[in-house]
Order: sequence, then C-alpha cells, then structure tokens
Amino acid sequence: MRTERPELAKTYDPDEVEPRLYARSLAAHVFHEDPDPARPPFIISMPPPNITGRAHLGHASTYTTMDVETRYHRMLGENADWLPGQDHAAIATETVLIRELAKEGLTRDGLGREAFIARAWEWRELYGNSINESFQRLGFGPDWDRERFTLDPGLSAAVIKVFVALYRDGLVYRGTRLINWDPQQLSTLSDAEVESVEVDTFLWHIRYRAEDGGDGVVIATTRPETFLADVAVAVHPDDERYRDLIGKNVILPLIDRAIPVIADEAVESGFGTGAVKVTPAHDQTDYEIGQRHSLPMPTVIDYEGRIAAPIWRYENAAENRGAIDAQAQKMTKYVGLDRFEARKQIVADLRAAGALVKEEPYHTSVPTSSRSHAVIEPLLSLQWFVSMEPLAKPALEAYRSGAIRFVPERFGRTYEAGLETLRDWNISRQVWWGHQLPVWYTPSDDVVVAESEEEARKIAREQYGTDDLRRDPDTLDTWFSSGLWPFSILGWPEQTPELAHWYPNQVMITGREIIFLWVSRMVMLGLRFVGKIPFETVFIAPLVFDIHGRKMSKSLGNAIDPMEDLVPKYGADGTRFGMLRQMRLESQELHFDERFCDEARRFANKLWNALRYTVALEEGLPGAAVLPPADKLTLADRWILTELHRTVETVEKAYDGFRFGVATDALLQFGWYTFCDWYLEATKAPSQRETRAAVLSFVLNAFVRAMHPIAPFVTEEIWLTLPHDGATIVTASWPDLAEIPSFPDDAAAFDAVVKKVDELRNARAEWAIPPKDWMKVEVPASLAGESGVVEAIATLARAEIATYDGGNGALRDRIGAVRAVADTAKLRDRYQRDVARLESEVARSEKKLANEGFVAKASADVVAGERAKLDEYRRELARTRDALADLTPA
RNA sequence: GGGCGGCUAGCUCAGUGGGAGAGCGCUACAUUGACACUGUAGAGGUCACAAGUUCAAUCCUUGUGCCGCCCACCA
Repeated sequence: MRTERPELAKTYDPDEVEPRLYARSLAAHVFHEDPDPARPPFIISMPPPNITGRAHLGHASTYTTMDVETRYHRMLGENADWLPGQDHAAIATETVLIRELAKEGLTRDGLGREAFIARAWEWRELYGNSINESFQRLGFGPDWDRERFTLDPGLSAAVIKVFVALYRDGLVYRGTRLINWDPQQLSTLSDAEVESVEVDTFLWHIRYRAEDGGDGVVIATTRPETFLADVAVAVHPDDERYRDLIGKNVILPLIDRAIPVIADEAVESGFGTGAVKVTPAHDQTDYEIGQRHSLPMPTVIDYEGRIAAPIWRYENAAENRGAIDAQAQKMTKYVGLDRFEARKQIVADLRAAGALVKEEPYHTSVPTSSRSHAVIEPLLSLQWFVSMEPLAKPALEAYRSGAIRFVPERFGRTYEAGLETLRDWNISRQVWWGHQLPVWYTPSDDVVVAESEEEARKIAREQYGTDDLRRDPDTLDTWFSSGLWPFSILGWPEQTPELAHWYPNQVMITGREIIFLWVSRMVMLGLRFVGKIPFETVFIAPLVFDIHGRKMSKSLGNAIDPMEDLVPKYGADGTRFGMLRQMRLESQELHFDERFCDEARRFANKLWNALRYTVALEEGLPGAAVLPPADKLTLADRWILTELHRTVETVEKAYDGFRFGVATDALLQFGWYTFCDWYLEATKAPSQRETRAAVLSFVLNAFVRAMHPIAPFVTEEIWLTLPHDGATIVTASWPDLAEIPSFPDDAAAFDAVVKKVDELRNARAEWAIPPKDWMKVEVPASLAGESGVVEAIATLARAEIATYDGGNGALRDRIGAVRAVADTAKLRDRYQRDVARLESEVARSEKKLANEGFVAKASADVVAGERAKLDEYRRELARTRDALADLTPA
C-alpha cells in the first residue's frame, strides 16, 4: 500500500486524533476475540471497578498496564483478550443511592425493598457507564462485547450455586460471632474492610472495689462505656499482685453488679494496670476470653451505636443472666445515648463517684469502616460465615508449589502470610443492593438453603412439613461475587469454550492492598469450583501517591484526576506513557510527577515531526518494510538499524517482565535521541540520500509498533500515514527481530562519529564559534575515502572539512584523529587539558592493573576490559600529544 | 509488636561489584531542508550514616537514623 503525501499538521493534536482513532477501533471491533485453541491464550480479567466509581489515577495506571500487556500479546499473535466488567459494589452503591434519595426526601425503608432495587437499577443505567467512558478516553481496549456485571443473571446464578454448594459441604454456616458492625451503614463488614485509624484519646483507670470491702482492682480501658457489659476482670495467672483476688468478686461502680476476677494468659501484666475488664460482646480479645471461661455475653450497644439495656443475642451464654438483667434499672440514664456521648457521661459519673483513679492521655488506633469511615462496633450477632481453613490450604499449596507466581516476588509472602491467619469470613450484609442469600426460614426457624424458592419449598415440605417460608433479607458481601470473577466472567457454571481455553487466565493485575481481600479469594474459590488456579501470574502494580509521597485526597487538595487534569493537557498517550515511565518493578509506591506526562506529550510531537520530515522527502517512500540491500546501507543506516534491533529487544523483555519504566526509557531514548537527534540529522548529509527514505520509513514503522501498546494513538496515526500493511496497528504484528538487521561493528564505528561530533560541538561552544558559522575541521587523508562518514561529521557538527596528511589503522581510530582547527593558543589550551585528563585516566588504569590482587582475582573479562580501556586511553593520549606537538612552534 | 519499601544533582527519579546518569528547573547561545511542544553547550552530587566482606562498594552483609506503607486481639 502506497500512501499519498498528505498535508500533515505542524503540531500533533491528541485532542483531535485520539477520539477519532478510538471510535474507529470500536466500530471495527478490533478488541474483540473469540476463543481460538489454535493460538496460545493471553487473558486478563479486568478487576471490575465499582459502578459508583470515577476513574482515578490508581485506575489509570493499573489498567494501563493491563491494556499494554493485552495489546502486546495480541501483536505477538496470541489469542489475547482483556475481559471487562463492573462490580455492583453493594455497600458503596447503596450509600450513594440513599444519599441521592434523601435529596428527594425519600428513605430506603420508606420505599421498600422492591422499589429501592428498581431505583438502583435505574441509577446504574444512568451513571454506571461513566467509568467506561473514562476508560475509553484513556484508550483502553478491553473486549467491550464481553462486558459483564456482577449482578448479571449469569453471574448471579454462579454466586447462588457457589453459596449453596459451600453450605452443603459444610463450609458456609450460620452462627453467632463477634462481627464488625458499622452503626452508620447499619451493616456488618468483613475484617478486610476494617482499617485502623490512629487517634488521641485517654486510658481511663477505674477502680472496681472488692465485694468483701477490699480495694479490689484498678483496670485500664479506652472504652469505659462498655463497662456496663463487663462480666469479669482478667489478670495474668502469674501476676503476684492479683493472685489473692483470683476467684473473688469485685463490684462494678455505678451499677453495683458483682463480677469475678479470673486468670487468663491473654492478659499482659506489663500493660496498664495488668488487670483487664472483660466485655465479651464488644471486644475480640474479650470475646475469646469469654469463650474460654464460659462467661455470659450481654450486649449493651445497639445496632445504631446507642447504649441499650442488656441484650441477649441468640445462644449467648446466659448463666448469671438474672443479675445482669437486673442492672437495667440502674443504667436507665444512659440508655439511648450515643456511645461517645455515653462515654463522656460515664467518665463524669465515675469521677464523681470516686472510682476514676487516673486519666492518662493515650495514642492508639480504632477500627473504622474503609467505606463510611465510621468507628466500627464489635458486636455479637447471628450472621453467615465461610470457614476459611479448608479453602485456604489448597490456595497456599498452589502458591508454594509455584503454580501461582507473584511479580514482584515478595508479594507472594504477603499472600502467604494473609492466608495463614485468616479468620472465618462473615459474608452476610444488611444491605439490599446485592445477591440476596438463597436462605429461607420456617416459622420455627429451621434453615433451608436452596438454589431457588421452589426448591426451598420442596425441601421444607419434605424435612419440616411446611412450605411457609420467609427469605433471609440479607445480601452477600460484594467480595463473594468478585471472588468468582475469573471464571464467572467466562460463563461458569456452563462449560463454555471460553472457560475451556481462557481459564486459567494468564495474568491478574491489581494492587497490594487487596491481596487478601480479593486475590486470595479468587484462588480459593477457583480451586474449589473449577479445580484449577484462576491465573498463573499476579502482577502487583504500585500504589499511586502524590509527588511528595502523600496519599492523594480531596481534603489535602493534592488529588489528581486523570480525566480532568491529565488527559486534556497531555492526551491519553502522554498520560499513559508518563505514568508508565514512573513504574519501577521493585518500587511499591509511585510518587506521581506530572512532568513525565509533559515530556511524553512532547515526545509524541517529536515523533510526529519525524514523520513529517520522512513523508516530505522529495524522493518519496517505498512500500512497507522494504529495506535497501545491505551493501547499499550507509554506516548511519547500519547504526540506526542496530539500535532499533536492540531497542525492540529491550522493550520486548520489559513487557514480558512488567518493567514498564524500562520499556518507556528505551522507547524515549531511541525515539527522541538516537533516532531524531542523530540519525534523522545525519540523513541531511547528501551521501545518505539514496537509502534514507526507505530506512526512515522502515525504522519508524517498526518503532511505532513497539511503542503502540503504551501509546496507542500517536503510533497508529503515524503508522497509518506511513506505508503499511493492514487496516490498523492494533492488529499489526510485533516487529520481528529477525527482520531487523544488526551490524554491531559498524554501529560501533558510528558511535565513534557521535563521540567525535560531541567533541567538536563542545570545542565550538568553548571557542565561542557562532553556531551559524561553519567550524573548520581537518580529517586524516585516509578517512577521505569514507565519504559518508566525513559528510556525516560535517553535517552533524556543521563543519567545513579539510584533509591533512596522515591517519591509519581501524576506521574508529581514523575517526578519532579528526581534529578541529582553531587559533593556536585556543587549541593548545584545549589539547593540554585533554592530555592532563587522559594522563590521569591512564594513571588510574595503570595503577589498577599493577595491583596484583586485581589481576589475580578479578574476572578475566574485567581485566581484559580494563586493559582495552588503558590501551584506548594510551592511543588517544598519543594522538593528542602529537596534535599538541604539531602546534608548538618549532 | 512483626513485615515491606525508600533515602543518588534544587525537584522527581533511573542505574551499576570496576570510569556517577536522565528529565524538569537554572545559565548561555541558536531559528541550520521535521519539530521553539526545538537544538547545542554549561553549572550542579563525600550516591543518608557507620562498621564489615572484597583486589575493588553508591551497589553485597550487618547495624543506626529518617520517611512511607501493610499486617497484628496490648485493653
């Protein structure tokens, strides 16, 4: 295909090009693939963003790596597909919806479940696509024809099937446990969604007097309000101070209830007073102590986070219940108070009663919801759980056997550590937007779990003689459905061709903060239900912070919105290239610096102008991928082809190893400096005329293909303008190293030209020769035969060439002997400095080689290298001394 | 408490067991057949600190300091 010489804009305009080319790709469905067992699969399941989400910088960077990998593997000819989808994000979406409804004066409960869900779906239709629009503007090319949603009928069926199967296998169970309760969201949260936030508070020291009238004990607590539900005081069994108290009773102040002093190993004598109040229904450690000692477990905080008369939840141990219930009338003044309000009141009352011994300022952390940021209340509650141990074991084994590989490797240890310490997973949520539990109860609370209501009735009739059922209103944790993602997205439980060829996926890319939350669950559930690991490689992309390493946040005012702040300024290409440039494999943080995006934007313009130069050559361009015969290629041609070969090789390895910083470094270095600053300038020498059009076109064509996965638009625009084969660069082939000739010796000779030109430019600056003047340069007569070399030097250094008698040896030596002509004093000065510099280099090198230890112990390569270096210095020194001698008046 | 990452030029970061690098910023010059979203040149660094291993350490080991993150039931 031969391209007409078009009119090309002087400046590359991403705003015009990018949407146009994206629409073209979309219309042609170039990102779509079907399973093709004849080709190796390369599948990435896109971590489904929340439908409420906006594309933030973390998405932009992480998802760009997925796009790069998919595009690269597609160009390699693999059956590559990137599977997109969205997550219903139960709690997050419900929160947003409730807020929206409030603007209309409506409430969730007022609407009722059915109407609320209907509104949620409407809302999703309206706004759920905005993140996809951002992704498209960023140039992401997942297989949009295969987009899925976690609440799709197919995925919902998978969720129900898994829940029921796990229940029947005894891995899903219902029980009363201490759970994380968010009093603001009015729902439970999994451990993984709870984060610690540091706060300044107090450690209150409170005296519980002994029942027999003694001083009793002083306990230290950060949560005095929960003392209403205390059922014991615990001390360490070996603590001498309290030995006599163990087994005796102390009296809770204000409410005058007697509780025992018990001994438990969990207590650390060194902390606080060495005595701990035990409140099993409001603290994890206390709960475990309570279990060990069969203590009653009253709750005194309700679901709204208010103080309540003792509540007994389900099968709580209830010995001594009478005494606890009897306290209700003594705590009426606190009932209904918010927990933090109650804390103030109780502290004041304890102080008034003389029970408050000390208030010690104290820095600690409190659990908060990673969603609502409300302080989590540990509460005893009847919920649904998944037993983790039987699932975790095979998932650990898959990692330890090497079936799953982490990049960087060290994150494998994070995964391992997480799986070793998993507690059972609380999966029931008290929200409506989600997969409702396939669980029904009979009037007498018998539990029926089934895939459908029909099946549930049948079971109920057979087992319990009733079909009067009510369904559990709770829904499943969002992560339950996302845990199935890599296979549910492929159609599981149906045995689809996609599942057959594309599972396991080759790569999963995500952030380190969800290694336990998500990655481990996909592995556990994939192994259990498909019988195979879900993916072979997990690439953990760095987390994005601001330029000074601070978390990006609206309140700090340092958040960068890629769609608002970057794409309009730098284009999608500039944004992508600039982000990837900062991604270094071993670094777990990316301190985002916008300057890299600006550099990338200018780089795109630079390449664009190299294209303009190329297509404007009067001799015209040959067809795609046509090189002149090797014997016609000039030294400069051989050099640029060799450099191209090396660059493609480097970029290939970089993409293979997720080293995006290395790939962008190599592309930038080659494209801007090697290609534009040196080769393209060299083609302005007359001797390059015969071959330059073909070589420029060939190099640009291969180069933009190597860069395409990172910067899809500018590369496509350039590729389409050049002679090319095929309809779009998206489906073009990866540059074949075998077809890029490499001439290492000639390339080294041209390196000498580069070095010489640098030296001449340097001399020009030093001698203040105006750039518009041609500087005078003499080349040894023996180099005159190499007209291409002489002209290249003349063009690049803007020099007028004369010859002098002399010069011999290898081409590189003859190039080295090229010299600038200036007035004698200036030249002498320069040569003298060169001699001094070279003498010191020679001395350093000689000293090193004279070191017996070095010669004896260093590797042969290094010693030989050092000798070669010394040799080179000596020759250069000799050359410079000769030149200096020539100048010295006789 | 455990684990991980970082500390290199004013800023942001590469890099290597053997001659300290880039971009931006700064200074000076320049409009040379594409590009001023450009080119050329220059200034600028005891590679956090200490000890060790080594013929040789910015790089490896250990320790210290500072910054950041993750995990953990010290109330």
